[in-house]
Amino acid sequence: MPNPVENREAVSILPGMTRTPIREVLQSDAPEPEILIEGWVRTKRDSKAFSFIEVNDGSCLTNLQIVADATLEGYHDSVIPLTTGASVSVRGKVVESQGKGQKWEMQAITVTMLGSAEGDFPLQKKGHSMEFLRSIAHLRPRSNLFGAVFRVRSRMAYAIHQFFQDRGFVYVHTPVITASDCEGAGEMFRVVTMDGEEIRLGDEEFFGKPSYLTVSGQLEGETFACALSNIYTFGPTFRAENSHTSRHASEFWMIEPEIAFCDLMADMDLAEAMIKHLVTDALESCREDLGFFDQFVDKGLISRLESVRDRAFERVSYTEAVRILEESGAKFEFPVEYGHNLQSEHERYLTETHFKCPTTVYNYPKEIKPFYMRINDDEKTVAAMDLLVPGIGEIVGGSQREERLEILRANMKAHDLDEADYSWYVDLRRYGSVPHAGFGLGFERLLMFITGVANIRDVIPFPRTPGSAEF
RNA sequence: UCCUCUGUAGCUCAGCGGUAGAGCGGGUGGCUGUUAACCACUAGGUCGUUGGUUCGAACCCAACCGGAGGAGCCA
Repeated sequence: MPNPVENREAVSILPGMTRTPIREVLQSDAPEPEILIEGWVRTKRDSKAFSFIEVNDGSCLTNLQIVADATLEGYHDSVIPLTTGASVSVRGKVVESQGKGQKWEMQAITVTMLGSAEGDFPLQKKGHSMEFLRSIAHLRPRSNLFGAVFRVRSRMAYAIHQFFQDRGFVYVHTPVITASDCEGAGEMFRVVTMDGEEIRLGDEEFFGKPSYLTVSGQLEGETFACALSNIYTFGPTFRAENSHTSRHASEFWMIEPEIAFCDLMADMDLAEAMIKHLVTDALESCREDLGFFDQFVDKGLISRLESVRDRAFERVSYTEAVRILEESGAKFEFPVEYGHNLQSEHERYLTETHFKCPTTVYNYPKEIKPFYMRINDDEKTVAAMDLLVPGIGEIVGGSQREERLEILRANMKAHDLDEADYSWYVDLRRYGSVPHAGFGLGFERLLMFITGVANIRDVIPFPRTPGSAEF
């Protein structure tokens, strides 16, 4: 158990900083004579002789209860005006609590109000809708739910780097601005410069040709995999799709590993190992926050995550999946038909009803997949895979890439693509081509899966969706 | 882009053709250690916007704006 005083020393690497994070105060194993905590008031309860002030500094979910005697110097100036949302600096002793509900509390020696909160401070102790909290995206991280979500988001970003770095993957920063109008991954945002109110186009174009915000770093990632063997990207991605659902955002983060000397089976192995690693890490590192989600957001979350951690994932070919759906006897709004994409309801049936666990579907008909996916020996299907999880649907999409020059050229032609636009991509097949594979993981969808939060807008700090780019 | 639902106090909501309400939050006072504390008093509203129907509209109708859910597409 960390000792708060020792941890205070550790934090003091920053000049003049002597604040102890509340997370460490609450982990104390003995009373402490005097430390400093700082944070924001969540609620205050007054009685005649003293006040209870609940303070949160974002270091953990739980508040620290401060007991402030009415005899404290400056009580009327510093404690009485504290309302929910005000910021405080408190020096005091960490003592065992006389009340129920917490082991430790702080007996205040001095309380300083740093900033008051006006009476219309919108965050209260209860009863907010998610829609309202979205409208105050600048204040919602001060709520229990969003504090927890963004601590988990940070930890999962770390765990992703850890997973790949531990396996010798090289982190590649693929460009955000791209001039290749590629692969039909979705509608793109155009990047332009302005001359006053005039948009510069044609010969005036900044890059000499049309440019866009990236929809995927995959093609650039392949070039680096064909040099450094195992690489991954992790960065923002943009889609100008006019889609109004709880699972789509215009700006989101994507993780895209690309592995040389790799086939589809190993690609699926990697995707499943990554999901297991992230779930395992969340269960170990974010236990308190997950407990909050399990209680208030998605009952049964933790046991579901534990089963994802402990059970093998299912794996079926597209052909088998279609047969399972046809033989299920379940009623679907859209009929199951070989050669068509699986509908959301079909994916949900497979992962939630039939297998009841994460399920990877592979070898899709070539007609419904993009040009770069490797044609299988049956010449009907491509080496593609989608990892489906209960509650979310597709969380990972990947494939083995077509490494054979002539077949890639034929695929491009079949997809009405001009080879001249992809000369650098084709070059990878002309000079030392190797089998390689990769996948894309939507970071926000992963976070929805791990936190149980139902709307993508609530796992990204400042969501961008059609018609909405506030803050 | 299509379909459905929705907009009343700082927040959560009730009111559904006849004087705008409650709880929480704010303020004031009280209270023997509270835990979404409790008790009393109090301030707080262009009922999303515009137009229409009506003696009279928060309520009925239309358009527009905002929000949500689903579909398609995807991550």
